[in-house]
Amino acid sequence: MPELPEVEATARSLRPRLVGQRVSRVHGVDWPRMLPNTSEEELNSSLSSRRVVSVGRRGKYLLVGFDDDRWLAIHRKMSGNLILQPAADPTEPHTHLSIELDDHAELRFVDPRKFGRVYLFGSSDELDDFLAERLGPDSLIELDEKVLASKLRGRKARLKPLLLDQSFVAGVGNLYADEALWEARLHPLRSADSLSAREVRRLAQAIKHVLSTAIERRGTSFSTYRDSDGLPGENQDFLSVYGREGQPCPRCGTPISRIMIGQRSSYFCPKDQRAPSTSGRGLGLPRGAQRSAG
DNA sequence: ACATAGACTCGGGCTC
DNA sequence: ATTGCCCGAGTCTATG
Repeated sequence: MPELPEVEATARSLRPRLVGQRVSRVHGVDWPRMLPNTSEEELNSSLSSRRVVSVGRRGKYLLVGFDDDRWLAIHRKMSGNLILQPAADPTEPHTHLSIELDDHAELRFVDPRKFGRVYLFGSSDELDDFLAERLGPDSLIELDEKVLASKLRGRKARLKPLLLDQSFVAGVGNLYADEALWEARLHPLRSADSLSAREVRRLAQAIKHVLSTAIERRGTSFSTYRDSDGLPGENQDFLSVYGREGQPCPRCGTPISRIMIGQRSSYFCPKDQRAPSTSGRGLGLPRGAQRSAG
């Protein structure tokens, strides 16, 4: 269930082993719905004998570039893993696509829940159009205090669902949203345009810090996530709030709370992340009528 | 007063 | 049950 750090960790582990390799064949598609804009036949005919020239990432998409400017964009959604192993090794269950390389390694897309998707594009322009209509600024490389402030301005939505909206900022998911809001000491239900300049700066810095630290630990592995070498990450040992309901806040010792926001669990420290006023919005009260709580 | 558009929330669905 | 995300329906708000 990768978010940005898990995709970035996978890209980094794949890059030195994929770049320079030629595709010998594409096979093993057993679930055509995972290829919304292509087919096994088209992948095989267009990628065979093409050389990989880049392995990158944008938001939660892994991007593989080939020497004729064709591109693959792979989204793992909830349960997808990309594993690189010898083509002679047995394929594990739930493998839905295999890309064989001329060094006899094979890149395999393994996805028990079949939510993951693989897209093929004929040029970087097509790829850029696809990404541009889905993704906001990349939360690791394009997000800073100014960008975040302009994105938040005029938005009434609650912070947590906004951070999960990939067209708002790309790459943050449920786990890292909670970790970043905790680090910035902001309640997930705060309305976006209620943040002070100082709070916006804290949030921008917290997002980048949480993501880059997790990348150094090769991502967070709960049950299924593995990098392309089959190794789990280590960040699960360093989480502050996610999945830690009732356990002490690392900063103040207060038990961590869990609430549901938009059908997703949200974990936070009820003392450090102060709840917004409940009278602030949508109840017809005049501005300034909110309880001033310090 | 009323219509409309856009922002926003919620629930279901995908799949095992 | 879950680290994702799409879609449709309904609500709310600002605007003319």
